[in-house]
Amino acid sequence: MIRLSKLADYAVVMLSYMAAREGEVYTTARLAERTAVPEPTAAKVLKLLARSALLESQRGSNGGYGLARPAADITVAEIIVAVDGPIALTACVEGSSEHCGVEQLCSMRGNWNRVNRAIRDALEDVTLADMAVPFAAAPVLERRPEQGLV
Amino acid sequence: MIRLSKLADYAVVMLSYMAAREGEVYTTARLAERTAVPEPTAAKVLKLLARSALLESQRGSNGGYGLARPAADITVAEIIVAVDGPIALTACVEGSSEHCGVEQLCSMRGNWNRVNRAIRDALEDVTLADMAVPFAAAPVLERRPEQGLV
DNA sequence: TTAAAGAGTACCGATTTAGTCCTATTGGGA
DNA sequence: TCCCAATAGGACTAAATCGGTACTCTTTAA
Repeated sequence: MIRLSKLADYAVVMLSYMAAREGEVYTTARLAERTAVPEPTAAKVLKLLARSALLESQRGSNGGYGLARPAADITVAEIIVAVDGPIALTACVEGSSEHCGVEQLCSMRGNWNRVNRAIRDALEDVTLADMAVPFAAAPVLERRPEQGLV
Repeated sequence: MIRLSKLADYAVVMLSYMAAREGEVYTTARLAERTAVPEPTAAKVLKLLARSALLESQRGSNGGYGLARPAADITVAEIIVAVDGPIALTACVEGSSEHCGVEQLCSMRGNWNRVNRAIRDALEDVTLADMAVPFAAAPVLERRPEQGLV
């Protein structure tokens, strides 16, 4: 019902992998191999994360990427924003000043902000540390595999 | 950061319009005109909503669509699911039985369920009646237009 | 019986997204 | 000081998705 981009998924997977041993530096090649993400794509994602200051990069030989902050301080919301960018929910909310012709509708659409906020809050409540927890150890949420919705 | 499809947006807009006078029957043409949604697309959306039992349809002349339930009983989550379908957040969660090669990652990805649930809960908390409230009358959430994120 | 309405389906076209490649820059070590 | 390993950045291509359109069938009231 709501789609998360693959790149964002990759980002979370790779960051979770890095969260296992904070402070360590990982090269793109190593991360790509361990997370089964195609290397060029992994490189792209890592660059985005570094640009958003979620990762610290070290160039040159023996270089690589490391978490810029403790995993518990990095939220899923941040990761998604870093990769997918701040995409608005509807055109009317996109900060564009143009009205959509039907004034009344424009104002109605403002109510999306309430939905936006609810979702953002939800995503900000989940940290990278939460995601890195092996599934078995995570609090049991009911397992309905066919569900998979958001 | 998370994109809602245009069709889902249209759906909410049209349903909100209909919520203004429950019990009334609206033709596709009229709804399309009043909500500034292209008519063929409006027809498509309305069919989807009818199929999901959010709308009741009346065929034949003098026919049209009407809300199947009170606006307060229809959640935004239902509307989005009706239009966009239950799209999974990641491939691993899609109910597919195939593993992604890296076992440990698969289990990690299970933690997405927590995120999924949080978002679904958020969307289920907002009803069509909430969305139909003119913006001015809605409880004031801070107005940061540049935000527009989800 | 006819016209007005929705139901269903199949199909394009355009946009977006994922993925690839190339070049520049940086830094460590021999 | 030179070379190699590694990231930075951007341009480009391919593919998947989504928005939109068209056509035919069914229903129903006048």
